[in-house]
Amino acid sequence: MSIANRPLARKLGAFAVLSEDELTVLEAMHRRRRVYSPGQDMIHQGQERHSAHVLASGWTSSYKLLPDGRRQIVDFQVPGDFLGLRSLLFRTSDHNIMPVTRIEASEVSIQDLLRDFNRVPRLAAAVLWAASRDEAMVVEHLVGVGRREPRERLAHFFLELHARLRLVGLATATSFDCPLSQYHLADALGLTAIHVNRVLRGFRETGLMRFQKGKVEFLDLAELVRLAGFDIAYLDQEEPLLSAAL
Amino acid sequence: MSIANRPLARKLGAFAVLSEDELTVLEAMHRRRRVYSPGQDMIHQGQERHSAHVLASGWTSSYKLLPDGRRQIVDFQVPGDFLGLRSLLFRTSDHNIMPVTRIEASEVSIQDLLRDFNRVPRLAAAVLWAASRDEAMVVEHLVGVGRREPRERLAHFFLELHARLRLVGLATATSFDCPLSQYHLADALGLTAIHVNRVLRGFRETGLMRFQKGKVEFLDLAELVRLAGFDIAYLDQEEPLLSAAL
DNA sequence: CGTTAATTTGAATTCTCTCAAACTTCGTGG
DNA sequence: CCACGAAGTTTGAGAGAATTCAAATTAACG
Repeated sequence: MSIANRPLARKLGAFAVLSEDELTVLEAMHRRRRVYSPGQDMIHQGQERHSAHVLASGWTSSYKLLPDGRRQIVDFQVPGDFLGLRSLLFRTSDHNIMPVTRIEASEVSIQDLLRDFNRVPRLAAAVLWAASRDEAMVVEHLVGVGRREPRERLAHFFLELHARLRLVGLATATSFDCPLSQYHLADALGLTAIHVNRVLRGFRETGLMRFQKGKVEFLDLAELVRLAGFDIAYLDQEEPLLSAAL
Repeated sequence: MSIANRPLARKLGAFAVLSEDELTVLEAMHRRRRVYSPGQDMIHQGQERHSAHVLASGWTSSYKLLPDGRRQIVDFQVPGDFLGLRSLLFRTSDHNIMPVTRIEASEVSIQDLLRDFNRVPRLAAAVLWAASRDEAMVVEHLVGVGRREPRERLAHFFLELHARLRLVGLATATSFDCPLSQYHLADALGLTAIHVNRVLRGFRETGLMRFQKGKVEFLDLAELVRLAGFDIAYLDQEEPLLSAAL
């Protein structure tokens, strides 16, 4: 894969046009690549020594568990996303990360990151931007769970995923592959899988969208955006903020 | 107020013991202090030029609005907290910030911050730690709204506030002043104010805790912690209950 | 004081969950 | 290649929790 087409480079490209040097450093971040399998935590709550990763392919989920087993999925990560970046400064990780599919990811230590930041300072801003964007997504997620109806919530969820995947070249204008189960959706959106199923059936029957066999298809994108009240601004991914000159 | 006793210094002190130099820089952050009144936004969604602030006294809320007026409060800020730190790298602010009480806050520009980081590098780590902690609170908030029952949710909410206020010396072992209305609680916790009222009545009647006339009193802290499943680890602040000075 | 904001209570409704079970898909091993 | 089991999806019925609507009471503030 050519450097500039890697999901991470594409994503950070939405913040700033990247130079050859910067692209090279990003490429180097993928050096220590490893494969992880679905179902086994890469990082778990309370873990003391934890590092961050860059996700090269596949999907992961970050989540927290309550003592009685209830689960809240905080976010899903798609190619180009960082894993565990936020809690890098914490003594212990405060959440779990588990692959949803088979994934390829590369470990990035805080030392690596700081060294890279020194070499190409603009990269620091880009990575912090990505971290800010991650938090903005958690905030919007909170808004959905707290104040959106289940139908709006599902619609908004799929529209966000679509925008994120489009940015890294993994979606068409009206569809994308989605490896999540209805249990994933339920635990992400504060619903039961049964109710998720019913809402999805409603979407199918009213010709809004379809989610079947690992594929999301938008049938009436405009109406979906209206229903969800989806405003992409919080993803801050319109066009690069920083010109190459900065 | 002596420098080391300022809420901001106390809070960052939970991350690292601060030197005289570092305390002096923190003190300088409070130079451009201003007073803001409750009810009028300091920052609003979509605002283009926005800066961060340090809150010296009073409470604020950060929130998002849906097109039809529904409101989700993302977090409340108490003395020592930053306002709008997260979206500093964004083109436009993605949320609103409004004082809950009369407040004193000082503007901190990104330039100021970067200059200070150069002068005292450890401060950068401390501020990033504070930002990570803020995000951890949003995540825990999401867990509450998504997967905790209303009773657990309220209990957890008050326990978190208590821990945060204790850290900056604004709470006793079992109580603190709280200027929030039941509408605030409702919009923060994804409930209606009516239901919040009923849950609070239940707490009062069962001798768990009391929230009346701007004051929160814990009557059975142990049971409350158990009910909420409250584990302070996500705040990454050691031994909050041992901070003596009130 | 008088007015507005906030809290409190009641009754009815509605939405989502729980419980139960059938059906489908998919991977694995015989 | 089929049988089997596990995981995921789908449907139904009933229960319960939180909401909506309505209104009284209390507190806050100029």
